[in-house]
Amino acid sequence: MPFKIATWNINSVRLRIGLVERFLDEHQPDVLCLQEIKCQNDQFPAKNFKKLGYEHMAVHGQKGYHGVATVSKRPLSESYSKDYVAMGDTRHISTQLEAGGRKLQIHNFYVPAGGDEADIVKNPKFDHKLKFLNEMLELPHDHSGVENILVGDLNIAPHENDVWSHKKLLKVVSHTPIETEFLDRIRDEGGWSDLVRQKISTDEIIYSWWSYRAKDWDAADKGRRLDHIWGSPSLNENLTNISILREARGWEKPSDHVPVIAEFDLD
DNA sequence: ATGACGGATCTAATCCGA
Repeated sequence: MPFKIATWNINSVRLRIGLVERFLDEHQPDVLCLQEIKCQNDQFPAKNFKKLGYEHMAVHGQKGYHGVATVSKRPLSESYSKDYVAMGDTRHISTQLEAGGRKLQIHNFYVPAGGDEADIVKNPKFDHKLKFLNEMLELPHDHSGVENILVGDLNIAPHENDVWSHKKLLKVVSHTPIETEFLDRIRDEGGWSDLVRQKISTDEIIYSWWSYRAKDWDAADKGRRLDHIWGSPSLNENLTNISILREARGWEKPSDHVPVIAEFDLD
């Protein structure tokens, strides 16, 4: 049976609920993982999702900033959040569901951006980011018939072809060697497969984020691949398609991130 | 090197994003 999951940093779910509805209507993922919902749990537009058949949701939000939510057509169970770096902010939610007789644990992450300077002494935000990544090394491995999917805005573009200029971004937070090597470690030591790069070769340049500050984001095309979908290696053979919805960056009042979508054929 | 834009918030000016 087909199973489709999408991740999207929406940059305010209340402001962009219309875009979310359009996306769900046109693409019909089974599960949508949102980051930067920028609202408290009771402000989350649950009715809009229910109306479109997304009756199951796990929301972990706070006032004004951050916040993650996972919405689903299928029942969600065992929802929990881990308070990374004990900051009391809302950057992770984990849910479990069944599809095609498989149990899937879905980790939805919003990794800290890390501020301007790649220096843990001068810049506490960078220190926070590295501590957050350090705790991500402890993510659960496969156990007792549960397969894992990790999605979200990881705020790191790990590969040379995940940024518009490898050279120019080597000192820019999101693409510094300390970050990209850290992300590689989390992926490799955690036994994760980068599902997006399973389908799209590292020879190909791909982005999921373009700054609001460019005059013409499309023409300048100075993007970065900050949004990721990882999975247990056992899911590799079931992965049928990956898409990055570049066109969504051109929608009216867009998020600066676009949806990244993985499709599976689960037995 | 800087600043460009755009969000939320005790709606004005400030903090934040990456």
